[in-house]
Amino acid sequence: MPTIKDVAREAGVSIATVSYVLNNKRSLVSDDTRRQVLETIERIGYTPNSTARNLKASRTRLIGYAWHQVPNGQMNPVLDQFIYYLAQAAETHGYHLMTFTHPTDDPVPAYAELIRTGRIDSFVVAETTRRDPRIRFLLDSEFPFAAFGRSEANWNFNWVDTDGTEGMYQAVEHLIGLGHRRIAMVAWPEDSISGEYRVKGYHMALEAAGIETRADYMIRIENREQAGREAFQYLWSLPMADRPTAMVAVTDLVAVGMMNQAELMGLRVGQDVAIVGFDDAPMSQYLRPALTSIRQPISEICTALVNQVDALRADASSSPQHVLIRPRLIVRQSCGA
Amino acid sequence: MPTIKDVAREAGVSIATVSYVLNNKRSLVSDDTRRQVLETIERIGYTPNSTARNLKASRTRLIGYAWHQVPNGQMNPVLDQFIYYLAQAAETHGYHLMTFTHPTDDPVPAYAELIRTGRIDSFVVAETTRRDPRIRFLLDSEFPFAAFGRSEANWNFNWVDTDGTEGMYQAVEHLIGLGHRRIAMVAWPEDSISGEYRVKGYHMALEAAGIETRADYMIRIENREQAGREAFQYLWSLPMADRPTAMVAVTDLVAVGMMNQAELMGLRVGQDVAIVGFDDAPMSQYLRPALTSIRQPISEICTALVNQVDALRADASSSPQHVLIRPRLIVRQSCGA
DNA sequence: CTGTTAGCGCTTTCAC
DNA sequence: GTGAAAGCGCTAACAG
Repeated sequence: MPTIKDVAREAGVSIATVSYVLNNKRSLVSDDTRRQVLETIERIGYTPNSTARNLKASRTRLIGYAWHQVPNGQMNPVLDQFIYYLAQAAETHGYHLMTFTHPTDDPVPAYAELIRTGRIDSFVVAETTRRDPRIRFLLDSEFPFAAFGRSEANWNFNWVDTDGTEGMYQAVEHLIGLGHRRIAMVAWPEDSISGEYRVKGYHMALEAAGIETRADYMIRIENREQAGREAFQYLWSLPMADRPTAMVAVTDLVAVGMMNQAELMGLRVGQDVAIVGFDDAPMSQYLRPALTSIRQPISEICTALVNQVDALRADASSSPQHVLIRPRLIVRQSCGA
Repeated sequence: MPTIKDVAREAGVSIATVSYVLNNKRSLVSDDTRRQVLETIERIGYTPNSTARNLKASRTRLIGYAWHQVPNGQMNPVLDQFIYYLAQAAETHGYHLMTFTHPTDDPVPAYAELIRTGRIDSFVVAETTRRDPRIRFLLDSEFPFAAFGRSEANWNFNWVDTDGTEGMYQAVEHLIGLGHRRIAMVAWPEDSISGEYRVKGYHMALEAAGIETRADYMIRIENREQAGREAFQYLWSLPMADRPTAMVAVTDLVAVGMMNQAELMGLRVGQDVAIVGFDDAPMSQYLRPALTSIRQPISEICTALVNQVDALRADASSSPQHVLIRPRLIVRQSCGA
């Protein structure tokens, strides 16, 4: 690989001059010299070495993103797309994405190591939790990062999130528009942040329509297909007059479990009961019936996240931004019309 | 962040000495000094800056992996897992994964850029094609890389691949064991490398059982759910006596289309007709009926790939290795028993 | 054994 | 306008 020295020698100028034209210090170089250097660069196929630049600038133009394995049998369709769009968004800002892994139960050391070795400029963290130890650590370290998802309300950091409340509101509103009045929700345990925003949307939509919420219509389960089956079974076991005619699930995986159970019980989803999922997994469109779901605007989220970490570089003290992005209801056959 | 100078000053030694203990040049440092330095390092929380090390060593310890978007409506469950395991395998060898993107139709510039800027040490390429332009380019550039998948037989490069022939052989053998004799295959167009290895396994299993292959049992389609539906419809339209009792699909997505069509036509998959997929997408286990499929050993593949690129660093002229890894048939209800 | 020193490839004062 | 030179943080001859 040619270096700046080669260019300087070939062009008959100093390396400083080459550097000036490289960095577009127009006022420092005469047009003649400039053309000369540019021509040489072109001719010998020179590109500045990024490691050297990075060393000089004490930055790496690398954004770190950690992955941990999805628990067996579960899945996270959103994150699969997320990483692609994040890489793409990073590139439009001159960054690259560096992925790394860590044990599920002890993420912090991996982050700490990357910071100490100066391997990356900033982090993006996803799947945030309450009192998220990664966020706590990064805040304490005063290291630049942005989160896909919220955490403690009084922790002051950059985040971008899907408006789960709005998404679930849309879903329930749609079901109400279809004539449903007895609408149940199968949610996650209350310790999930994003889960609770979805629950809130469910409540708000019912309230807006003047429908009373019922405690027995709120089922709390883990994010597993089997749990979805059990939830459906329970809901369908209610006395005929109380039985929900529609159900919203906190996730497509749970919705699939519910659909499977309905089918097992001889019911026709979309006719005998309406079911709506959340996340719009790639497979959901191919289910029988195709699953109505809420699609998160992943691409926009990633763009916003990269904007945030990039802004942090420019001004580390810039006050944290919070961006909420509207998801979109994708109507398919599982909720009838 | 503390630097090597800080350590040297604190410990009262030269930076060379610190460097020696850092790099475990045991014979060069007395045990006393060594302990002294180690203690200081620990105390002030020093970790060598990786950019500086990289500049010195002209390497980055970064493995590049490119992603392009999956065409609308399709999916690639294997690659979703692939990237996770690749990141993990890279880390066990002291590397990190850097992901980048490029236009589907013109991948080479992105690779070229990364090479010229010295951003990464090696590449891993996936979804290889015949006369793959990326592989051709990397070969011409003599840049270290390893491929997940094969390409032209006479191109000499490191690759690791799932033994698709073996996988499909297992599937068909299993169906034959179940008593099926009329077994059709829904495959990709012949220009797909991995598709053809799967086709080969299909033929071999039939031959081993003394079953004649029939041209009308080999359907060639694109990797879309809708195409799977049409393939099924065609196969089921054969005269009763010729109608296949079992079908293997080149992919879970295609198998899903076939299952959906069967269901639409009032058939019970697993009883009226057996269907087997390939890739074991996360969702396949939750289909009704659950889809029998062939699971690729992604974790092993990634380990092998990182071994290969790592070996290339140690000895750039080492002769390319070819590793074929056995997949595993996951039997579920879609093929009956 | 330990320290001095010369770079790795680049950016950026500071002189001229 | 241009160039000499210092230095980012580290490694590895080379001297001592």
